[in-house]
Amino acid sequence: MSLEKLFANFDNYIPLNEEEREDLSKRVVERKIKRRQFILQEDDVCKHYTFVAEGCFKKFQVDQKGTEHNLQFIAENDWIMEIDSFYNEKPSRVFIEAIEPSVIFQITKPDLIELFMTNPKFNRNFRVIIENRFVELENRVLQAISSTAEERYLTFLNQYPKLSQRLPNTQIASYLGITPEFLSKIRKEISKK
Amino acid sequence: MSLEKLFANFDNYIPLNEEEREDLSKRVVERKIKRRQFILQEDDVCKHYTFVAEGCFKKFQVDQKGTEHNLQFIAENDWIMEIDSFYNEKPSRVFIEAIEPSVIFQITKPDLIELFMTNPKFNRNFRVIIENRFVELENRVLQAISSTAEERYLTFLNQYPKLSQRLPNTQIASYLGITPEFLSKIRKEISKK
DNA sequence: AAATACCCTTAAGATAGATTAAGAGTATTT
DNA sequence: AAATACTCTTAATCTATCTTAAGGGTATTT
Repeated sequence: MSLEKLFANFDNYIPLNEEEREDLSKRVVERKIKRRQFILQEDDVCKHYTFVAEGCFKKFQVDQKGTEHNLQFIAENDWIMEIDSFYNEKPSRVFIEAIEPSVIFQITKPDLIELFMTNPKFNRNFRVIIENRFVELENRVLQAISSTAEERYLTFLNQYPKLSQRLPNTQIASYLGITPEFLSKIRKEISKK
Repeated sequence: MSLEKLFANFDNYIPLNEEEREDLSKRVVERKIKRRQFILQEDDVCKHYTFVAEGCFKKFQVDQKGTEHNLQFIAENDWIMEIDSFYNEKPSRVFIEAIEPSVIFQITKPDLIELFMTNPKFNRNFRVIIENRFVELENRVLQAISSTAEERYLTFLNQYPKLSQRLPNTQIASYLGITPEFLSKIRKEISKK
């Protein structure tokens, strides 16, 4: 069952005991999400911390010209949050949309705070979740300021081998900050070698 | 006195009462840092969370060619950490170096954990510190994948008006991910308008 | 099964940004 | 005060990446 995936995810950090699993399961809501369905839209306040049990989402921002820019892909066994909006109740600047049919577990802010209060282990676990994403983001900034598009693409393939097979190249190009045409050219170059 | 700046920094989050200030002051160490002095070098483990009371630092990574890439500037009233290295005791991939003579306060991991344990307010405050940096990082990734160098430069000027006057353009160029020559060209374009 | 939307590739021409080199102007060090 | 090391700028040339346009291939929807 999907809840098991949520529990198992914490085994990567500090595993939960039976009681803690109970606490958590009482506070999360399972949802099935269709392809192309949004779980967060621009200007809405992000009300949930979300765990992806199955499927895949993209988090993106839309510029003045209407072009989408993918900030992140989130597949099964990973967490999505729009931190600024969630904690500070600001309108979100991003959209979060399902790329595949998905199953998620969501927890609201009051419930999360409750967990933090009653048990420091949750505090610690959720801190580690943020830290991991933090490290990922710093790596991305470094790549952005120091590498060519080809290097960034190879890093992406290396870092997300499964994801890169599930995603259309248009989406990957948006994530890398290049046009699909240029990604196509890069792929051709690589295949020559 | 400099310690006051540290206390005042928490007023931006959840202010500390007298007792908490005591707790904190017993666990931080004040250091004076000279220009060009490093407080973290590549391959060392980051042992401290650092608050900058005066001065300015740069956090950068060096690539295979020996080129420096600035990930972040940290000036007075801000926090520096190399999260992955600090929490997971991994060797750091970055250097942190003073650009100006500086005064800092440092806290070790055991002391920080102690604070987290004894008082949830610290937990909360340090989580917010990370969140703020997190938002900054996401904005930078977005800019990197969606904006031209000129747009990124204008955003930088706008976001860090004081910093941009204290830093040499070579350092700003490294932060933006462009060459100093190209930054010079951009500045010329802007001044024409 | 046809229609529609989406996706991938190619190529020509345009623009953003890098590289190299050189010179003048400021700080810093001796 | 001279010497040295940075910093900023300019310009020419080169390379990375974008834009536009077009065609063929796959999914999805009707």
